[in-house]
Amino acid sequence: MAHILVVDDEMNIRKVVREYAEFEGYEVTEAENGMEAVNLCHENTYDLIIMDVMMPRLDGYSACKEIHKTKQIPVIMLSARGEEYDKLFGFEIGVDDYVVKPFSPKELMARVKAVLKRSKSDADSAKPDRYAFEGLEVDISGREVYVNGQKASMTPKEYDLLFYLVRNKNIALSRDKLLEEVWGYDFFGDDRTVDTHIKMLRNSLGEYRKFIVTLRGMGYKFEAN
Amino acid sequence: MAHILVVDDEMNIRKVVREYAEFEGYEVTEAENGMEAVNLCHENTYDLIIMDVMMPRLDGYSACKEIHKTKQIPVIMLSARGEEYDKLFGFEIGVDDYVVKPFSPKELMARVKAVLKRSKSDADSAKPDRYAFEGLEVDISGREVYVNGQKASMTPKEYDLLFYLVRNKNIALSRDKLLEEVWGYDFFGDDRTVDTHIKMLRNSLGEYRKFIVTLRGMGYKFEAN
DNA sequence: TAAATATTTCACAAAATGTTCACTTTTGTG
DNA sequence: CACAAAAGTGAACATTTTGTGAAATATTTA
Repeated sequence: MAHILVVDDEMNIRKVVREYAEFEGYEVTEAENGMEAVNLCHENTYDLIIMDVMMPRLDGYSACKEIHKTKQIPVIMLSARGEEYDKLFGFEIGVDDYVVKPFSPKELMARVKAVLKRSKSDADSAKPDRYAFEGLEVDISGREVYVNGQKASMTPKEYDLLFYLVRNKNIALSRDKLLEEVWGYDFFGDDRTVDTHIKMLRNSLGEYRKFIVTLRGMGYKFEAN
Repeated sequence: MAHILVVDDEMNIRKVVREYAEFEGYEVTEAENGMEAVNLCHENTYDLIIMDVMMPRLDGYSACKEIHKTKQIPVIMLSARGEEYDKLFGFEIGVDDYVVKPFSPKELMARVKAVLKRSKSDADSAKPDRYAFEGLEVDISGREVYVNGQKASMTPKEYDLLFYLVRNKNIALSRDKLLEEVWGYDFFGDDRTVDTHIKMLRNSLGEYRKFIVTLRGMGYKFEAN
């Protein structure tokens, strides 16, 4: 059954959620703050995260953003009444649903069920995590790239960009799309920034730069089987 | 922009929702009860339905079920506090989200935005994006065209023009329509520019130029199955 | 806090593409 | 068949786009 990560600084909340979730047959892991959640997510995989917005150390939004850089895990946010502005904001960060505190555990479980159902149907089209194109190996969750067997050292953006390109290989991607997906919806800079990173990425890939194709007037594409 | 159907027997609710939705740039249609909503949906297409649970004539759940028999339109339900059982039920009927009355219009709009975003990305992945006409293959998402198995290299405008023609195959398209859709509403040049690009596109397509038909006095058409 | 890394912006040249225009060819019509 | 209007075409010229090195900022690390 599904494995849920519950992140809240209040122990009572965690306890209530755990109780109901376990009753429904889910496996539960707890974390006390955003930082802890991020670390747990680096090492483990969860099917869903239920996370409070307000927490010490690292708040829910920032944690969500951070986690989504490497893993595509659905998130349900818990927030206190009156945080409406944050709400409007949150849906764009990749929060799948909201539940307002104080919440009814039954309602929360209904939403958990709904979100898991959605993400399951997404996951059916799940993508592999490791790719090899001739002498270029790309290990997404391990965040490593090998060029002819030798580990390539790249900057964070180069990794993110390459991984996004590879996950969407053979699909034409505009600069705007790349900015939105790799840099985030909140990047307001120049779209030529993409070009510069493509340049650096190409250098890092050496002979395998050939996989990154320029689509004039449009953007770029990772072209390979 | 998206077209929303608001279904509620209370005129005041409809009014408030309409006001906020129109402010956000959505087009709004109203219905007073489930029966009316079902009839409207048979004749028109909406991008989203916001519907009350409790209504005379035909309640929200039944209406939702009925509509989903023929169309896959996302639904946000409005319900009064304390209808938890119904909630649990609703997610299984195909309700995409719930908002409890009395609701904050801002919150409702945030959910509208989120639901539309989800349904849009569903729709995008469902759309066929690859076409084959005899020896002519057109891969829109990959931005590639093959003529007898060999990749054709074309200019950006040629791709855009071909993709638009193919997506609207068997439909007569005037030069003005093409200019507006392919060049953009802000192009103020000569109509005959289209001719030149059609010429180049035909050359790129080789023997499959035959699919691009001239409609004298009118424009062009991509004619194929 | 300084040093080291990363990221973003910028400017410029080279290359590719887009637009217009004049001329030719085709088509429809009386 | 002659005519006029519409469409096809090649080439000149204008514009846009991209790759790139380097400078300016920002961020992370020691």
